[in-house]
Amino acid sequence: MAGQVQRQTGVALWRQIADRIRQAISAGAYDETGMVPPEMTLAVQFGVNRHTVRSALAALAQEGIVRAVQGRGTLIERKERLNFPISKRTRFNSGIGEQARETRGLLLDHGEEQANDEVARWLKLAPGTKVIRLETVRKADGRPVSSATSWFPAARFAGMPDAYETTESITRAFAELGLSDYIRATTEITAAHAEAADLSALELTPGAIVLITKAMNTDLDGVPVQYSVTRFAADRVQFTIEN
Amino acid sequence: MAGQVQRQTGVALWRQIADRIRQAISAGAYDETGMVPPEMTLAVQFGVNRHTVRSALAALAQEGIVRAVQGRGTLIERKERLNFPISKRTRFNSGIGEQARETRGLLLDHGEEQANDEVARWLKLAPGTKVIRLETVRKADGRPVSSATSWFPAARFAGMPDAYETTESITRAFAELGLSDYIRATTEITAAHAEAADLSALELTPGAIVLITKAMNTDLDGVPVQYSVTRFAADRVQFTIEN
DNA sequence: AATAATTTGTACGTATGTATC
DNA sequence: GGATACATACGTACAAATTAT
Repeated sequence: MAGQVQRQTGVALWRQIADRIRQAISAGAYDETGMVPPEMTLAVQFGVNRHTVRSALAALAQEGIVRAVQGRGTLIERKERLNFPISKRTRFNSGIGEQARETRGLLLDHGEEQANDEVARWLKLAPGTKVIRLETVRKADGRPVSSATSWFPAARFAGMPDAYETTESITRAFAELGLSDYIRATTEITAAHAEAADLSALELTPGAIVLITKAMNTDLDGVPVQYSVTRFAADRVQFTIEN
Repeated sequence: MAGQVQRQTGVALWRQIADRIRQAISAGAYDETGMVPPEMTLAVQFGVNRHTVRSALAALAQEGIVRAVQGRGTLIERKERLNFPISKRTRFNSGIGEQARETRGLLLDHGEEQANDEVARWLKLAPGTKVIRLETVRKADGRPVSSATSWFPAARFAGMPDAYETTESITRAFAELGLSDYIRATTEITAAHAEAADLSALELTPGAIVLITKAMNTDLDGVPVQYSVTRFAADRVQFTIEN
């Protein structure tokens, strides 16, 4: 874990250090012992006071990533980074597969509305066409992984909200509505700092990073059936593209 | 640009606001006027004092993204987000294509070394096999877009450093060394906060986000020819996967 | 079993940065 | 610009829990 922390930059040292330790845990740097190095060791390593390291570890403890035990050390509680394959057959549930014991898809909100320019362009509809909007959060083993807003052509998928709520899966909801198969046509990936809405939806701490995908699915004839903007907790996932 | 800023989180308000304005510029939110809204408007929007907005704009001016003119307002100087397609035929230069007037690839450092476990696994070599390492920075219109560390099997591509330095392109360097075509086999994408090395290499400010790809290219027979870890300035690029 | 060493937890004081008014 | 309040970071000291000798 090379590289020093930066002073007087608007980002507190304890937060920079927390981010670095979280990353190191995720990368398996402390797998041998299952614990973080002692506070004094980290303090020397980062060139800061022990209290600054303590602030960083307190933040990680708050996230449930580590647990400090007096006299023993700071144990690593959770260390996950789900791999999310992106391909023609991209599906959330089968993609996560055996990486989590349990996956859930929760419907937070839904509605029927008129497609704005962005949605219309992706779904290849005329602006103003009626679309169904779904707000969902997907969890793996109880931890939120992503929150998504999806749009579907209303004429074809009016029953989407009900179908999703009962099946907790886009794939199965499509099947219920008569679409047995679909294809991931395009995926756009960007990254940004978490916004207020992300913090609660994904149980993040401020300053965290979200990976944002904008994706379009089509049926087997190439007709768009879904456009989604999905926000992932960046320290819990990685994407893999296999060609 | 919805969502309030977060207080007492280890990230200064002025930095959060700078990040949000940078993002908004990148997304084209102020394209109509070519300027950022007045400081008081932004102050009300974010729910902070005008001085705090001024700190944020000063940081953006330092980056060369905006320029404040007394009596007129704060003009937008630069606004780019390069699209980077990822496919079987992923190549940096043709991928950027007409999005930039000029692209360059600079060789910072190189060497011959023994493959560590990670490199060996991706290149499907025995650990310890000799490999060529290249440290490069790629620029579009003078702005650094990505910094990469690449490894090549030394037995096959010993001339890589020289070939890259003269051609400034992996594709053309491969061609010089007798490999006329290659395929992007796998790409892994994650995101993290910029480290000290990123700040200088990519001309970033602390707290910025980097998108990290780990990618493997093969020849037409499926034999690995290159493994690269590339770090992109997240607010200057987006990835697109077309299936 | 007793003691020392290690490691986290708590407390107080000081200086500087951040943000408001 | 100046005054005020709070957050951040450092320094030091000692207490409490666990592990090593």
